[in-house]
Amino acid sequence: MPRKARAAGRIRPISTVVGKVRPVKMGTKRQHCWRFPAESLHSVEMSDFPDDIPFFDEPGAPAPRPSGAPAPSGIAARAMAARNASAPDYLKGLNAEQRQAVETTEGPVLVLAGAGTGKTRVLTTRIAHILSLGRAYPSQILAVTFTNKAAREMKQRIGLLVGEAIEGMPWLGTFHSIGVKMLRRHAELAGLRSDFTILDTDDVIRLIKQLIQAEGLDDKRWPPRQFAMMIDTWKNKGLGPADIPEGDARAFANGKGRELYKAYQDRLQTLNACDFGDLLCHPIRIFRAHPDVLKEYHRRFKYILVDEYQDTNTAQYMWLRLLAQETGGSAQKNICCVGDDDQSIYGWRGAEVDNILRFEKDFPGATVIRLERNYRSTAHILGAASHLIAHNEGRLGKTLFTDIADPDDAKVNVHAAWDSEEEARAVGEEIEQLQRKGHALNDMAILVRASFQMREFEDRFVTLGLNYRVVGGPRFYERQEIRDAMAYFRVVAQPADDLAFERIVNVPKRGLGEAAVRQIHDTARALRIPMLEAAAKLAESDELKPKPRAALRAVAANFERWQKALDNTSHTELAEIILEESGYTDMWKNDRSAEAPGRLENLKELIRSMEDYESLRSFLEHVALVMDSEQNEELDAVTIMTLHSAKGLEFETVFLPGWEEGLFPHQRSLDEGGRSGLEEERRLAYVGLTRAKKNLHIWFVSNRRIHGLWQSTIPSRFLDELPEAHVEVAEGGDSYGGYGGGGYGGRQNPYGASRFDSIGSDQRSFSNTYATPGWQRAQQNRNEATDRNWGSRSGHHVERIGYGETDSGYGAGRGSVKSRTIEGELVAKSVADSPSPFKVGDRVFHQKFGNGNVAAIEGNKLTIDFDKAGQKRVIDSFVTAV
DNA sequence: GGCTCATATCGCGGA
DNA sequence: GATATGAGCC
Repeated sequence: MPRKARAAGRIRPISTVVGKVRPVKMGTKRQHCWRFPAESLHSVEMSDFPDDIPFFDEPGAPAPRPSGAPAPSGIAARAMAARNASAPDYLKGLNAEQRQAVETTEGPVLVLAGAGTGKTRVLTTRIAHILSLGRAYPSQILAVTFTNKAAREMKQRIGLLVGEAIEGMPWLGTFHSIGVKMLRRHAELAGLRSDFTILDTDDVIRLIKQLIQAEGLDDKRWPPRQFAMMIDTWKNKGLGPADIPEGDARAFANGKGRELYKAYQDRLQTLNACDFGDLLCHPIRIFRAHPDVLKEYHRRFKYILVDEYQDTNTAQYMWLRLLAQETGGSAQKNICCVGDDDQSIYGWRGAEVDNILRFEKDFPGATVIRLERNYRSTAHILGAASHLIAHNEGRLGKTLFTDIADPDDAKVNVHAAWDSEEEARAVGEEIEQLQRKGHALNDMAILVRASFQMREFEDRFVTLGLNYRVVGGPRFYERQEIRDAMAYFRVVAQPADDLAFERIVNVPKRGLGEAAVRQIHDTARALRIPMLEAAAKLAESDELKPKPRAALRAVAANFERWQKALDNTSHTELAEIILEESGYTDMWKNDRSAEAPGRLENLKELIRSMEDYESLRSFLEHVALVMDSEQNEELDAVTIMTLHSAKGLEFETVFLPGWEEGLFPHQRSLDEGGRSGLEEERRLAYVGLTRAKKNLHIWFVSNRRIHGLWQSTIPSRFLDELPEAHVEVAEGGDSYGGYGGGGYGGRQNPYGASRFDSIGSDQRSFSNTYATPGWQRAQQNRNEATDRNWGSRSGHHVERIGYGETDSGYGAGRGSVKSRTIEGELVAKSVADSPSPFKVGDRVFHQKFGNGNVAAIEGNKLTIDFDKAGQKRVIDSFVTAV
């Protein structure tokens, strides 16, 4: 099964394994979606705001009091009741600090919530508290999070606390989703129409590239990507083209940075589009330029809550300040920010830890509440984490503690391995052992510093037949076929979306190449009309040669028809029609490559996921805003993800591989951020440590391949910052070679023992590998079996790899210790003596070469006459019977 | 003029 | 390891 998955989803093979393909299905609840087109198409006036929708309308739910009306006595009575011994159920079980954070509803509040101290619980209970006291309607609470996942979880948990009535919390969401909602209401004030599209980074880069070329600049010398990053940085600070520092402006495009930025914004406006940064920057500008608009929001939001406040960037901060500022010296705004300065790990993305450190200055009279009682981890883990983070300066200072102390608790384990492959192997073994003891795979996670580390674990787990899920890999919506389909939908929903149009005019191939597209483009620019319109015009003129003209006419006619169908066809049906009639599905059906069926599957899944939305537009909006795709929670699988995406999660057992200088702390952070960069890395380590509830394993290796180059590495300085008392250095024992059991004491010699010395121990561990159940499973599972040629190991580990690795499949491309595919021929000696399961004449399929007939068999090496690729010699485990 | 294949170069973080 | 460019072919 995993092998099939790999074949199907070549883009990021494994993600398919655990149902990455089902992105929008979680829980049974329909995703809450606001309907933007109908109610806000032309609404500029605040009076168009829908009145507060009654919220507790279920029978038996407490009735809200009318907004603005004096508090009826019932509320006071209930509030009193809440303080009584018979406190509401939802307050029970909170500790004193948590309860204070929940009950201090008025005035500015900063909750410093350490890892595992019940932060989400406080936030959700606080909202439930406000609601049940009748202090505000759900629609009067603004609650912002950073991820959709956090928002979803909050909705769900509030729902559990107050009954099922949370559908009515329209202003609970991510910064971006709330920003988009505001912007749709006031789009005209930003020079947009309310049906604007949101461009993702890919679109942005293509657009910038066009602009750079239009300026007559060399896009080699001035990479669009880099400029996109600069714009991002500026927008994180809330800077428009006029506001950027002169130095920044001069640094790009021969000093034309500012002009280019301006041109970019202008182009977005004509495209009726905005990028991610604009979702916050436009509202900020609107609030400043139109105090009446801002005032309306002030009236509306009685309570503001912010999650992960330490991650806010300057733009988000400005946005919040504007919304939370005191109006005319009247009552203090009720803003509650929750965060942990020790978990600020997004500095490189523009986050300002300063925001949280400055809170008391920004909001005078603020109540600061510290949550330090940890409910998650053992004393050993907490001790290790606290000791590590204490090496940072400039913290607000918190010390986590726990009452739970079990003498049986395991200390934090530090392991050494020879190289990353052995690391993966050993982690795999450990996981299997835990599994045998009855631990669920769902309770285990591998948290890596950089995503390239994931691959080795994936490879290993595939071999072992262990289920795993990758979080934060390339996402469903980033796949080529999905983006193509989405581009079709976008053009139908928003005919001015030139970027989408350009993407698909010639997909599938219609004979409209570069020249034709350029002509459409030029016509569009000259007449100041969208490209789709220009295409229709060109199709009726004699400007083009007959062939492209006919093709273009067909395209234009198609889109016209689909647009007409938009109103009277269900959007899922229309989506199917579009993909069918455009020839897009046929394109993949006729594609004989191995990934084509997977892509068709994905397209089907795309349509299926659209069912959860009420309209094509709301679906498009959802897709533009999802950053995290859901996972199939039902499957028992080990989680592999980056430390960044692990924040907020917890696992019984956590593996932290790759604790080596240069990787962790990451060289880049050190180079760019100096001391503060190092501190951010340390916080990242802290985040990693505090994800673990019971077991924590840290790994470092002495050799790692980075950018195709084997490099000797030295253990991370963070290892030395762990307290002896809570740490145990795992003895190498029978396996894991590397430092020969010396643990990280081996760091005295940065190059470790001679690599030749450890070959022996390494091979010992190799033979152990055969004994693992996973290996045996892999043996049974013939297709999984990787060839295991260790023969050429010595002396190879510092050379450059990277020749002939045309196949990303098994065994290939994994460094000198593995076999390599050269010109399609597998140069490997077999270790398996078992007879080949194939016989001469068998019809077989190979991932790369397609179908063919077995011509000869020699051990486990087959000679196959492929239909297309000709005669090749391959290892039998690389082909499947047809 | 458009399409397909093969080679050279860059770069990698993340919602 | 993906992307951009160029050669060769239809």
